[in-house]
Amino acid sequence: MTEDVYSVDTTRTYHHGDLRRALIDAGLEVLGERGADALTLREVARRAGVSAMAPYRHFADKAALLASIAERGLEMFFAVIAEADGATDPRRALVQQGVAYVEFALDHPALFGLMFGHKPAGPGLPADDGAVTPANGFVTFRRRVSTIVPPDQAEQALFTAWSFVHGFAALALDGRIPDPRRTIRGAAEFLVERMAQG
Amino acid sequence: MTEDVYSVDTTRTYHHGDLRRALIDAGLEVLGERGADALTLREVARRAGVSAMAPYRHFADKAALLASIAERGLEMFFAVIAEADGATDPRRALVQQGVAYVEFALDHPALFGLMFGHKPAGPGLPADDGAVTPANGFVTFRRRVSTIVPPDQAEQALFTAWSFVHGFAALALDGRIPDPRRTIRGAAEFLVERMAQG
DNA sequence: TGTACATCAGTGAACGCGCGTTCACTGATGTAC
DNA sequence: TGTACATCAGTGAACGCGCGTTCACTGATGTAC
Repeated sequence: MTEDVYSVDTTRTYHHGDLRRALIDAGLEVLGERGADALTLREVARRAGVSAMAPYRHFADKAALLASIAERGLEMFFAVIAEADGATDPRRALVQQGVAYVEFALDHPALFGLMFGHKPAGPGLPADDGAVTPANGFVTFRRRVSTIVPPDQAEQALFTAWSFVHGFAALALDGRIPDPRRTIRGAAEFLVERMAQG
Repeated sequence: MTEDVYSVDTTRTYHHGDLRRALIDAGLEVLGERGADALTLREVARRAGVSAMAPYRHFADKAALLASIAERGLEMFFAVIAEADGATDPRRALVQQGVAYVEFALDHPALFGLMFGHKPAGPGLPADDGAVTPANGFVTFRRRVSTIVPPDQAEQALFTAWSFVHGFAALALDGRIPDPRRTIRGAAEFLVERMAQG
């Protein structure tokens, strides 16, 4: 409760302290409030209360900043999905994860778009190198899917379930699915039941 | 084979003849060759061999041109999917449509993105007003789905199948699905069989 | 504990760029008489 | 068939904009002695 404790956060010194993190936070804010088009280097710097050039101390260029924002988004995303895996019944747990997936997309449309935006690279295969990517961050999801189908169908079922939930999210964001927050659960149950008894 | 026949196409008169169509064609070209970022009014005009201002005779603004390009894309898309519905066996016909869906996306990634890009409006419900939209252009798809499930599951199955195929396409475009052109058929069969016997 | 100095993290002005769009125009076309 | 004139479909120069990024700089910090 001493002044020193607060001074770190409130007193604006010449040196920011943790500008890198502040810029990523600002980026998430912009994305949430004004969408992808508004996500410019200058706007992010403005939000962080810093000159337009300051970000270059922490990011090589705009692309690097975007990549870091996407990475943070993925961490949040995985956390939300893992947290949704509460039920003991595997089918129910899987449905919950699917619902969480779609809800995250609807809650953070621009961020979701950035996370899954077209990567220039894209070698195709989901990486297994420990990097934070949608593909290998899905440990919980993958595990649950493999418990409801025979082992030889695990991969097939994984891509089917992932495609379904991702497509539902994408179509919902486009306004092509009626009342998606209400219908996602039923749709997920529909699919999970059929996959499980196949 | 007379010169007159050709003069319509080759002789550049002051008045273009069908600039509106030519601009949309040029837009599709740009999208195919250089992607969404390169799709500017000026570039499209350049391709059509016309001044930067000429498009304004045919489109109110850039957004109107993009909308027309998207519309043409949807027409192509529906045609391709309807054409894929050749098999007599309903399940097989449905699988073929799914394959065509994903192949179209992979063949025209930027156009696919434009077609399904976030609409500012998006009332949610698939329109039934005869307008060309993904939702109601899917007559063939919708019909096939409803033949393989009980009537009371038709809507549920439609959104499930559509979400799956759309998500597979989106993930494939992001490079998150290994060898999607080869694996889409198996994945579609996997889903269709399970939906049909549910 | 004090001081010199290298390094780090920021500033602020300026740039070049391509864009969408405006403006006033001009050449070509079609139609009424 | 000829002509006057309104209308249509294009031109070309210019604008303002916000962007990403460069440049040379300066204030703050940390460390060796």
